[in-house]
Amino acid sequence: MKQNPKRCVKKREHPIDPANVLGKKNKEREISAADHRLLGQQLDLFSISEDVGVGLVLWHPNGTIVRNVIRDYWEKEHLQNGYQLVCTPHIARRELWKTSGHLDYYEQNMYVFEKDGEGLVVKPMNCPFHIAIYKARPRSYRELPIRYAEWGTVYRYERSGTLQGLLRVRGFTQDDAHIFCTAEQVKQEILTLLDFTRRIMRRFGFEEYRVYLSTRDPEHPEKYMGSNEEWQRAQNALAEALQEKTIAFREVPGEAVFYGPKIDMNIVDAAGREWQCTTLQFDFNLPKRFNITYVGADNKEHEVVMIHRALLGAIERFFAILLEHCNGNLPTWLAPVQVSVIPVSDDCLEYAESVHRKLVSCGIRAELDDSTSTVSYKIRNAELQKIPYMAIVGKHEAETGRIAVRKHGTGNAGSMAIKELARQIRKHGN
RNA sequence: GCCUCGAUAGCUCAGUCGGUAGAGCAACAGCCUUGUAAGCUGUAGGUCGCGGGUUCAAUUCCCGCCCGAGGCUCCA
Repeated sequence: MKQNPKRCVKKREHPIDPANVLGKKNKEREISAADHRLLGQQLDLFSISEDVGVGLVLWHPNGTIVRNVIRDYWEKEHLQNGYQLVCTPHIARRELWKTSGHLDYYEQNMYVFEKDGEGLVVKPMNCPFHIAIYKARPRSYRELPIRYAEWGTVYRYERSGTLQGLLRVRGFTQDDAHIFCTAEQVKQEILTLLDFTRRIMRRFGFEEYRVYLSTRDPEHPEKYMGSNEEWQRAQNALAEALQEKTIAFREVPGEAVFYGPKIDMNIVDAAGREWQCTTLQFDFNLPKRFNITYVGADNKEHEVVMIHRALLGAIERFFAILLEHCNGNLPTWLAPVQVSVIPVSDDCLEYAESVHRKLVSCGIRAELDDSTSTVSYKIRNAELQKIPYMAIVGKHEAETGRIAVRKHGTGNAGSMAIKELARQIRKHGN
């Protein structure tokens, strides 16, 4: 996607208050009909139970469908774009986090426990695991860049007052990946990532961004690992990549992570609110701390550079943003139920069942409403559940072998063949 | 974690000037056989968030805690 000149204009119309940067915006949000917490309850997508624990999300069957559809799409894209999928444990030895430096910076926010006299940590990050996989054998420059991707579930202790629905939780899943490459490859990787991110986000209906380059706070270098030169070089690499893509961005000193500078691509939702999801983080520190290297063409060991990146960010949070963005009217490819088959009366139940079976065999997520209620009542339920399509079948349809289609929100869409509806749904992406 | 406000049925809420509670919807059971956003009747459902205090008596008043909402701070 080329940088849209209009976007630059728009950017000027919304001067950025640095105090708003890290999602600190959206302050005046109040419970509205489009609040994801309300939608989550009405559409039976997820819940948070006091018995289970605060900030821990229970994904209901409907929510799990959406989540898995997102994950399947995400995995397909990653496999097609040079990533390898990995799977890592939920806990690890305390020592690992000592090495990574996370313990020093974030111990109060980590779930730490002990077993057999050994300290263990519930993972707050996936990076040390991906590093360990990299480290499992010697690496040649020929195999770089190596890109490991994982839907990694992590746990971070967040203070109770900061929790908010799905937007801020204690257990969440990152669409995480770590790219191991040479210093020379970093810029190209960032360039590729900028395009990749925008393609994925467009699939979910997010087109507009505000981009930030988070750099070190020059007045407090002690808050960061690494030398001045390394930081300067890393920051320059990120800035150059952005400039090369002619993406307008704002530099935000003091917002960098302790191990390196980063690019945040904040999406703008339907209500014009800005959300931090995508983050591309440069890291020359962790590779050093874990002593990971590659063997170069010169047969010597070289330091490897790492890029941490999450595109959707935390799935829980992204799901909430997406839900509010579309006001619960999930696009058909994401809808937990795509078609509700509604028989007019018991006489048509048999035909309704065959319609349902056919849709399911076409790969459509269809449900059959065989309750004894009236047609109006079933339609009302399907509308309230925001199901994209309804297939109303009565005597007339049974005779002609067709279905009367009704579209959510727009009403009667006329008679069509079953296959035609299936085709229409698949066209919008399944 | 801090400040303010709140918590009554699965959901949305009413109510009790202190005498252990109601509605609508949902659920369940019948009836109805339905043609594009609520058909009819009935049944069941509550330790009034948890613990303590005051009182003859607490869902109601007081205190603590838990949870929620908004804000502050924070978010690898």
